[in-house]
Amino acid sequence: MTAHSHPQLTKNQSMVFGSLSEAGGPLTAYAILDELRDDGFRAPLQVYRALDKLVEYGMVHRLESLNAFVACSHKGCSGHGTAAFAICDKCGDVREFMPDEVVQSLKAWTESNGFALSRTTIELRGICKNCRKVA
Amino acid sequence: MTAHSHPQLTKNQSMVFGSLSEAGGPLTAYAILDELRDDGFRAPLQVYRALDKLVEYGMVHRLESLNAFVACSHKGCSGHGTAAFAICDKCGDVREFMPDEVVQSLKAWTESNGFALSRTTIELRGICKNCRKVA
DNA sequence: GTATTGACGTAATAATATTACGTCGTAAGC
DNA sequence: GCTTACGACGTAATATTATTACGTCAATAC
Repeated sequence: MTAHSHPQLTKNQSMVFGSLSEAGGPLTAYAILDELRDDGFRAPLQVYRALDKLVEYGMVHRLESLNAFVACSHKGCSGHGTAAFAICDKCGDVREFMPDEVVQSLKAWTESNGFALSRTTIELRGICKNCRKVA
Repeated sequence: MTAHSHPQLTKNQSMVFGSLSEAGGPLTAYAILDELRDDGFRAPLQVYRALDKLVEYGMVHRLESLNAFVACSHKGCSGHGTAAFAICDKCGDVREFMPDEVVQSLKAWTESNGFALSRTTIELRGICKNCRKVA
């Protein structure tokens, strides 16, 4: 497996990823569970296990400030670097972006402070352009 | 109240803030509750209500990736801008810093995308300098 | 063949957070 | 003074999110 291919997903992983992709936005683990009950899912752990793997593969991101998960918005969905999220508190829309400058700055901080970085969370909360117009 | 003074805290707010300050690191709401049982706290809501206010006042930060809270590490504890946190997964130490450059970059993104920013979460997970030495 | 590994199923439970409802004290308006 | 509004509080119940524990099964390594 190269940095830009996916591992073969298991049935459960595929279903969870499918659910998130179709949703086109963030879902909580329990929302996914509800979606997949008809497909035989019975317990939270089935969802959490699949999500763990999908996050590990970079295909799904966890939104810490929502306790929710979202399919990565990039085509290949795999192996790209740190992402940031702008989350609209009105419509719930989540926009993923890749703020290279930001990532570089944070990396500089970690290096000059001897911090071995493993994971970065960047989440912006506010009101999206569209909702501002409507208001 | 000016941008750099605190509001008068209520008894509960003082106790919660005291608990967090004394801890010198992040505590969950329930850990705070346990700390304060001897002082008459009985229910989670007492803690959550105090935390809400303390966060609003800028005296306490919520660490989304830990579901925990930490006293602001700045003296005045009030009214400063966005903070970032480097969280050591080994010793649990949390270091707060103010990455102006990062904040500026993110602000630029929000402005060019019409996003009305209200709250920013920046959390780095990894291993701190000290723990790397020990290992 | 048998030991190891990784995904899975199920149940139980832990940990985190909120809703609902009533009380009390204080300060504002009359 | 009275009373109305408000904000903090107390308590109970419940909702939501996440994990631990334990056993099964299939694929692969030895």
